Amino acid sequence: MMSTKAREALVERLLSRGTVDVVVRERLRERLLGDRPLRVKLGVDPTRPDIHLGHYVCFRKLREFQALGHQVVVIIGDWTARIGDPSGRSAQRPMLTAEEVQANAQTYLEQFFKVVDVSRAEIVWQSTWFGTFTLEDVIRLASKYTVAKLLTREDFAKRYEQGSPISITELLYPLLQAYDSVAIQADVEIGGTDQLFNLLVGRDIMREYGLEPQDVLTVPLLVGTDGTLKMSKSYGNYIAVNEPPTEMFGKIMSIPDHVLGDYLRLLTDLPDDEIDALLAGMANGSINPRDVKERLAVLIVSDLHSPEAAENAREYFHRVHRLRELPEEMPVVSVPPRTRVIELVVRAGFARSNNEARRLVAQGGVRLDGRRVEDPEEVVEITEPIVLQVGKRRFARLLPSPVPD
RNA sequence: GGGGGGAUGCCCGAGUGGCCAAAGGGGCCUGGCUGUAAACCAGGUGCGAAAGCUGCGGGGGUUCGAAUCCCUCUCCCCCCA
Repeated sequence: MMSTKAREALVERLLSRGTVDVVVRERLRERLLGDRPLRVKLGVDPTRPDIHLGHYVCFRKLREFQALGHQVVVIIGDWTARIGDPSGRSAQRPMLTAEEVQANAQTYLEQFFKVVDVSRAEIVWQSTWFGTFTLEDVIRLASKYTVAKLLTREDFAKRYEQGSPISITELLYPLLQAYDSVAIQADVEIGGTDQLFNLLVGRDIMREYGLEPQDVLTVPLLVGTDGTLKMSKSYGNYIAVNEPPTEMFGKIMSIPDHVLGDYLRLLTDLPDDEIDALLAGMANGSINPRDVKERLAVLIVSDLHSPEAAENAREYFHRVHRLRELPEEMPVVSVPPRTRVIELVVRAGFARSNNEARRLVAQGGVRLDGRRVEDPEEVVEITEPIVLQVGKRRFARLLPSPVPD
């Protein structure tokens, strides 16, 4: 058992580090310190199983709750997923089949439990209650809320003003999500800041159904690898949680320097004062941002893969990007003993068409055993293994194949 | 029920008969620089060995020639009721 003091420190950290809104702060603090394990809700959208570091922020927060002995309740939004998502704009999302939802949920959870402790988590499918929901139930739920209130949500308000479409299901979405809290009797719900409205609707609806309203905690949206927009699959600026260690490491190394502070605070457990020191050091030039990034990358890869994997990834990065040497391991491709360079590039999977391969050669991006290839039409005699390199970071070991084709 | 707007390359978005393989931006790729896959700078970015072919929602047509004009279909959006 940890001391009261240690416990208080953890609670303080949970409430302040990497959080945006905490409603109601004092009440949550008390309950966190209390004896009863809280039911901490996280709603999951099983339409997209692409989990990235943005989600990781949330997962880490849940882990903090668990460390204090609280219970995580994951809700698989299998019903709302099939109705459609409220983030609107992009054309109507195709309805998913039950099997697709099932499969997506599966992959989601696999990644989720890399971070969150399974033994203190409960997985609940939304269809448990919505599966038997009647029209009467829907109407009762809908009657508890008003259009005016829903329109206070910023994106709804904006779209309404602009005359952009808002479907009824979109308006229903926050209510359904709120009802989940009723169904599982949530004590706390967490989500990204963009979820604040929905989380608060949960409070109102719970009250309507005669329950104690849940407390709400939001975490910031992580900035993507472009350094500007929030991390998201659709912006293509994300680092996936299940990225192979080397890729993950490299992508973290490629984030712009100015987002390092956010990343350190939201994705690692480094103490605040240490982070401040690092940032100050970078600001006055005494610390190379690259070294900080490397430390960040090691920490994240260690947590999501393993310390060994992180160490290997670090070595790989050094070798390939700093020393410009060949990696220890690379894919092996067998090729006919006499082949044009462009074809080698295509066969190795580094170009999708001959034209693309030709361009790569023309731009000086193709090397054979370190020798830069000048002529795309060059025919290469391959009698023993030779290393093909494209750009700075793509390598393949070419072996002559016995059977010409 | 009535009226109007729109569909362009991975994405956003310009383009209203030839100079359009299609401006511009983003993304991505390559090179340079850098003890970073950062920042910055430069270039590239449909397919084909080539001739050339395919391409601007689908189909059909007009024309020497169409992303651009006409017909038709599909889909999306807005306004009024």
